[in-house]
Amino acid sequence: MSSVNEKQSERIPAAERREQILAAASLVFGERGYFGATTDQIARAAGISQPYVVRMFGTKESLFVEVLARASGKLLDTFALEIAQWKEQSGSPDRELGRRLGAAYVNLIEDRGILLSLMQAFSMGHDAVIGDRARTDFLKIYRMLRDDAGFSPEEVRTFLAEGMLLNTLLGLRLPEHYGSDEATTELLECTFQTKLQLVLDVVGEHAKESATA
Amino acid sequence: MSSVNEKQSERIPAAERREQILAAASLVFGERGYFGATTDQIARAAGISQPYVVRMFGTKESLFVEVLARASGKLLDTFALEIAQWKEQSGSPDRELGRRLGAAYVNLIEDRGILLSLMQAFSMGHDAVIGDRARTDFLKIYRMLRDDAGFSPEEVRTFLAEGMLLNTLLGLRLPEHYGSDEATTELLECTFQTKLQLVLDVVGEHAKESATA
DNA sequence: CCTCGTTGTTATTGAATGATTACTTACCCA
DNA sequence: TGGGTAAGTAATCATTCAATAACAACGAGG
Repeated sequence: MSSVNEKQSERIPAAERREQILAAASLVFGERGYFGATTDQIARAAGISQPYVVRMFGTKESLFVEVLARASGKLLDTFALEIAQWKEQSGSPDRELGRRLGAAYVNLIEDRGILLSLMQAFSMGHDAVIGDRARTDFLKIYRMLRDDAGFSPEEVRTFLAEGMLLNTLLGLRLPEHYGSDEATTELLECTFQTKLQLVLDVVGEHAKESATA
Repeated sequence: MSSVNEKQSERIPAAERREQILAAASLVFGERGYFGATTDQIARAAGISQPYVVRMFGTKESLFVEVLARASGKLLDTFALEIAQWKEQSGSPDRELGRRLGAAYVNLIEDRGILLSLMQAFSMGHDAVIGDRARTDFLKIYRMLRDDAGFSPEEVRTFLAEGMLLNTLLGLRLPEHYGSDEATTELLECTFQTKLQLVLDVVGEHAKESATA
């Protein structure tokens, strides 16, 4: 059932349990959105009871806020690392960094939930508290690409645009339908290119897990 | 309160009322998503009672399906018209059609709700019935751009990517924060370019309406 | 003028869900 | 070894929400 914690009924220090819940919540929030996800679904995915989820985070809203912070944190860390690596061996041309960051972005789908819960947050601008966090985090990404990676505003825009298309295809669960249709196949190959196999593998694992649920 | 129907208590033919509800539902679903929107909020926005909404569409789900069909239909119609116009005065270069379609896309935010409810649908791939419709409609757009507009797969990908970035910025409600921050301003100007004023005007109207709600 | 279909409402219900309370069970260490 | 604290659950509550039922008013046409 759970993709995070198969063995339950084990007593675990709060800090560790916290991370388990955040990981599970990322998946469930990413899958069904803030309103669509229930604290009970998250609890089951983490292998614990629903009241414990609520007591550890206070409210569903603050749990989502922490999920968002964790997801954008991981994304920013990933980019920062890639930029730092590129800078210290600064022989490569500018265009190379863009491809590196793009590849790093696609790699993030291995930790499923990160990209999808980010995308869910980006559609919650109407919400007073979540919307503020989402805008702030999105702008952090923008500034890192412009100031640290040295992209021009147009380059940042193009990069972000490709990322948002990627998120959309994931949100549509299009990779799960690879091969079922000529247009689907073409679009997926064109968008993911060399990373397509990784995406399909992750989808395949997910399908296996869902089957045992 | 409502932006669709100020005068209520008027008896209206079912077909017309239906369209009012769809327009109101587009706004509310676009604003809060499928799970976050309630049939009561939609009913209020349309100036009628909640049970009438349910009775006219059967279920909330089938209402959303119709909202999605209406939104993607309007988008496809808009593109088809633009392509037809471009073809009959086929003197312009290929690149010009891309800019025309992009402008047409941005113009759609005047009918607020269309782009946002589409985007909400695109994040519901997990849902058996809505996910199927969303994928089908997304692929219809892909095929129209490739087959009717004559784009290469890469051109379609780039075009769709810019559209998804646009949707994301709308979902974040970033235009409502134009000027509040250097990065926000730069990103919005870079993304919307000559269409920025239109976007800000629409946002301004929306703010006025919300204030009287 | 009466009646029947259309347009709509108020009242209500049953299920889902976030949150709270009160209770258990294991582990640590003095 | 025993008590206190950390980890966790079962039971339950209050609310929200989609859906249903029952009813009301309007109007066209015989």
